[in-house]
Amino acid sequence: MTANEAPTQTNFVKQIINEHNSSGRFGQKVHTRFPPEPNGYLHIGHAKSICLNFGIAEEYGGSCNLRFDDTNPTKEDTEYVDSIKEDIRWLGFNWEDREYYASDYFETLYEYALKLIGDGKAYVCELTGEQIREYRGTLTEPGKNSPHRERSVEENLDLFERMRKGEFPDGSHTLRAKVDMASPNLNMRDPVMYRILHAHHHRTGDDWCIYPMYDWAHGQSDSIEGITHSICTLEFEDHRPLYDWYVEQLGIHHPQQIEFARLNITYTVMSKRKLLQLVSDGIVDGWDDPRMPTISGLRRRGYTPSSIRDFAERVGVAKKNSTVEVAQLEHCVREDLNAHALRVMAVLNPLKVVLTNFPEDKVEYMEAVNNPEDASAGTRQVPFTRELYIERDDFMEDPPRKFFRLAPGREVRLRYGYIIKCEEVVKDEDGNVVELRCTYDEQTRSGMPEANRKVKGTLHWVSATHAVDAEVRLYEQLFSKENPDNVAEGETFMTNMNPQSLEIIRAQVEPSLVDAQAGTHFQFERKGYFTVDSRYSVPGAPVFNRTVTLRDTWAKISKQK
RNA sequence: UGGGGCGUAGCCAAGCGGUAAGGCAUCGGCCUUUGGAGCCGACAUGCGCAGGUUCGAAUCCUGCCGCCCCAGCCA
Repeated sequence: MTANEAPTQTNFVKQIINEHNSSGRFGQKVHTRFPPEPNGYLHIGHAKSICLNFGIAEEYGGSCNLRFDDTNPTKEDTEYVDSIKEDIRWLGFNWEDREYYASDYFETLYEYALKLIGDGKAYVCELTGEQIREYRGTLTEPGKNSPHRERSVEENLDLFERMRKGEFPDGSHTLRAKVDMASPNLNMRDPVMYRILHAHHHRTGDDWCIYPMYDWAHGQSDSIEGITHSICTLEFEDHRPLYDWYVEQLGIHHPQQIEFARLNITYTVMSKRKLLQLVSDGIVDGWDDPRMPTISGLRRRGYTPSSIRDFAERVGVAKKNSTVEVAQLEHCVREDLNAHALRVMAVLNPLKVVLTNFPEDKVEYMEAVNNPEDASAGTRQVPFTRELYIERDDFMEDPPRKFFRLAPGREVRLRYGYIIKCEEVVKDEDGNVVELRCTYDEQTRSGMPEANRKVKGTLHWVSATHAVDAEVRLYEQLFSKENPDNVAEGETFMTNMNPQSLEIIRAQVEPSLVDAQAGTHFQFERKGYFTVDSRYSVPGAPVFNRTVTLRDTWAKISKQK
């Protein structure tokens, strides 16, 4: 972690830990875990949890385990475990040798189940799924006991063993905890501990045909690993009594579960189910499409690990359901990239400028600063010639007030170059501006005394004879509504897709960019931050992804009217 | 009509009985060879509402109101 990140602020999780430390509940020990299910790619919401869990462990001198919660073989895959590990590492966290899997504990869990059965606290139930639901009761009415609830210990042991052996088909039997069918907390109404699933598991293969449910696996896994603080999201609050019940019945180490509010961001969706749908419906390019809020998508988009960590720190941790404005995230990348990205000039929408008084074959090299925020980044030489490209938006034939750029008869500064004046506008038959004929003032080359003359605007440019043609991908929000899930009856979040979320253009970029390496961050001066795409770039033909635009005061002004 | 949570500015979020931190956004101004960055300033007589306790309440008590979660053999 770099030293210049915002100082960490307090939150209710740390307060709870502080209380434990002063009461001595865990003997000053702090041991957390990040427990993803390998059934999808990690997204920025997970990043918040990762930063919280690893961050707290680090802050209190403890450690954080990585544990895959792989108890449902029908949804999980090694592709996901690989991507999850890569993403956590990229974010800058290290679980060292503490890489665990809930499936590592299947045998222990089975023995724990035997103990509960032996203690008369669990039983094999033969109700169908539908019957279980009926017997569970409703929110306002208590449930009723399963007819199999009072089987003998011997019979339960026999049946459970045969479940494991594979004697029964899927769905025919479950092992249930004997808690309280009248509990106002539905999770306590004899929850299912094991279900029969004749499915191939990505790690245990065909060793098992019974798999533990989340509630039965999670707390016990925490306990086995000696976790002190089991941090999860709000929807598990109702599960805490069951979490506590299991470890109490077993008489094993009892971690403290703590719940916090998951992250939501405007103009995006954050559920794995919905992200998976975008991928499988081909709406996006894959889990790592630069428009996705996945860690891999953000990485490809050009976000940096420290900007994401900074974001997680800034949004804080609390129990209030909230939606953070995407502007907050964008601020975090801009701040990081402003300090570190090399400046270059690239013209996204070119308009040719001919300097009529500039010698035909002359090439002047202008010294350009690589990063005004960091002198050690040095300078580079940029070729300047008679024919240049400037941004089409930087010229207006009939400019409004406050437009500081080029217009007929007006002067403007070319960054690191000369002050030029627009003398003539060349149009095609349809009246489109195709070229500007300008003159340059040779006394105003950057560095000369005359260059300090006041001119309203400074434009970026690129030499037409040296420019490299490159693909640039401009991204907008994936959804056009602040809350994509806010839809009319019968519609889904898919109706809120933003059809303009990706625009692919050809740009003219300065020659130094031909060999730019994938993943390198640049600031295209006056336009935004861009990074070299890791999928579509090839040596000599870079493809740039726009990470985020620069703050644009002019856009704000011109939109106001 | 059951249970579990949560309400502090447009968005996050501190605050824990002594008189509303900070960030983002927004709006002014300065500065600037990026309309970037930076700098300065403004931005809750107010903490969901109503009562009460107290010298003093966002913090304690009571009652309301609003929002979120729970009836998977998902996690």
